[in-house]
Amino acid sequence: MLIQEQIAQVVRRALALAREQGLLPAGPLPDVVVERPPRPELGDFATNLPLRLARSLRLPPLEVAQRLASLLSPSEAVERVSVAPPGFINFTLRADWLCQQVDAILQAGATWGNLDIGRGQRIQVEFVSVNPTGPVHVGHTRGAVLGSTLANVLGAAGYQVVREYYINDAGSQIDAFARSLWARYLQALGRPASLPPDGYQGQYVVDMAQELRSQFGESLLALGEQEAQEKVKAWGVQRVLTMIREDLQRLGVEFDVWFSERSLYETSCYRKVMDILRQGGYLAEREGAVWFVSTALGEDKDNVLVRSSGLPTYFASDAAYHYHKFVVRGFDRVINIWGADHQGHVPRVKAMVQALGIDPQRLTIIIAQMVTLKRGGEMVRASKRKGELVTLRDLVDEVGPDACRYFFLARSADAQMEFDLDLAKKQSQENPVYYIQYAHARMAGILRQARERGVESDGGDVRLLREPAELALVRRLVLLPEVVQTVARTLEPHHLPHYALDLATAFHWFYDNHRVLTEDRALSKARLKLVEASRLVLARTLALMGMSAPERMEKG
RNA sequence: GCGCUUGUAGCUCAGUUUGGAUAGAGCGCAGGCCUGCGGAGCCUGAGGCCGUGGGUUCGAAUCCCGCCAAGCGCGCCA
Repeated sequence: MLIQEQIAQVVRRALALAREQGLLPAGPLPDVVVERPPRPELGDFATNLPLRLARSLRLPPLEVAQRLASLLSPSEAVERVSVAPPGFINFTLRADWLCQQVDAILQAGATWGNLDIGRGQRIQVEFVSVNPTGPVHVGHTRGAVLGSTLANVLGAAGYQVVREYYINDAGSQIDAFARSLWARYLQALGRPASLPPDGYQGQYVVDMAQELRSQFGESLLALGEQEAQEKVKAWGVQRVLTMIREDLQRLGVEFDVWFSERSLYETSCYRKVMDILRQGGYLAEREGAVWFVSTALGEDKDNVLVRSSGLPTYFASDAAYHYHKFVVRGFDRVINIWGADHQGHVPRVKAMVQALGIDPQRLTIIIAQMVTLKRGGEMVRASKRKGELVTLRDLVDEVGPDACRYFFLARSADAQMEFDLDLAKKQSQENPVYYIQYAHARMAGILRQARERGVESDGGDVRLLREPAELALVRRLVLLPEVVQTVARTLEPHHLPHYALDLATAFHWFYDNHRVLTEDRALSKARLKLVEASRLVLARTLALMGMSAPERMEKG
């Protein structure tokens, strides 16, 4: 249990006791919120419970605080309980307790920060899911970083996580792509052909057609047109998926499951879902199409599931897919990460899930807002039409995977962001990525030195850590589980980079004020423990963000 | 027009879920710290009508309503 939860319990008990003893009148029990005071002098934790109680008890908040505080005594962890206007109770942690956390961290090792708030629940994070018709571009990259980080953190928080990529291999976009590839293939063979009007204009299609030619020569021409196009389609999808998989790997993004949309039709899933909807009275036929009557669930308008041509829409696939997630595979919770351009789709899918008899609360859809690129102080304009979007590969080639991940993570998903390529590339103090990684390299450097000098932390007495800079660092280390909890609850990973920056700051400050390896053998051992623990925690934080923790920095 | 998201220091952003203490951080700027584990570091300082106008409240960056500005969406595309 996190320390602030222990404090919250103690406060709850004190309130109950105060009421028993007639110190405070009976009344409702509000949520006890334990937070951090705005300034460190005030202590490590605070509760505003007296302020919240004051009105219903008809007592001045400060009076409530004093009466409650009189029942709160120092403990193993808490050194001081104090009351502050207008009605806060503040708690200061004991230095001994803090120091002992260093040993606790060393013992926990790479599991420090793990929690069990997921209680083994099965959770699926579906992200990226770019159509297999072209490369992953910057907008998708944000979702990739977000999703993979969220999956890491949820795993640390005690969920069983499945990372999934949904392959849209059934829709009309795939057909348009296949026709484009076919046209480029013909052109590669010197035959007259032109790109269809809805075709894909990117250079990568031309390149792939060249590959197709060197692999198959003219042999595809011998097949019937139908057969040849099917073959080209299947080949093209696989080729694009391979490219996407490789690109994502360079960013440190991997998936457990690559789920095919087509499979929903090959199995009976799609049929089953349509039956459920029909039985629930959610289907209507109008104008030759089959509609999902989402207006019955408070939606603005109904949505087409099966076109008048008889072909199902992507929305029908989505219905079957979500049924598969929740019912066939039985995930307790599902998180979808989509781009801002899918915003309008959210209420529809929520309504659909509800219509399928699934509690929509179990589905969370995170919308990642748009990304624009800036270089040399100017926006990088991209034309989708001409296939001139900046791709994930371009971005990673230019700024590297760590900077790429950090910058995407640092901004909350809700807000549009500007990705400053020049800043991300800069190897200087302007770039927080280097500030943080440099802290890790410094830690590693000290540990290296210690090994060379034969100094070991074994038997080090952490109670020797008493300096403000030492304790400030410990306070940061102890914070990681709380950060994991926050991210797992809010699904907002942008807290991680901020924490990493704070941790690095605390370490740099400690480093600047105190030397670790000195003639004082006992103190050296104690500080070495602190450095070991710091390295462990920073490395874990970076790992959760999918970033590397360098042992040394290249001199720039 | 309607819906979703955003607007906080010169710049990039936290803080808004659960209303509470003097609104925070990084960069940039001004000044200071280099004989020791890597100075890609450390310290000090200046810098804010929290988009705007109302409202609720003992108390609002945070909740409610209006307005302004930016992005995205509102197809038998995905």
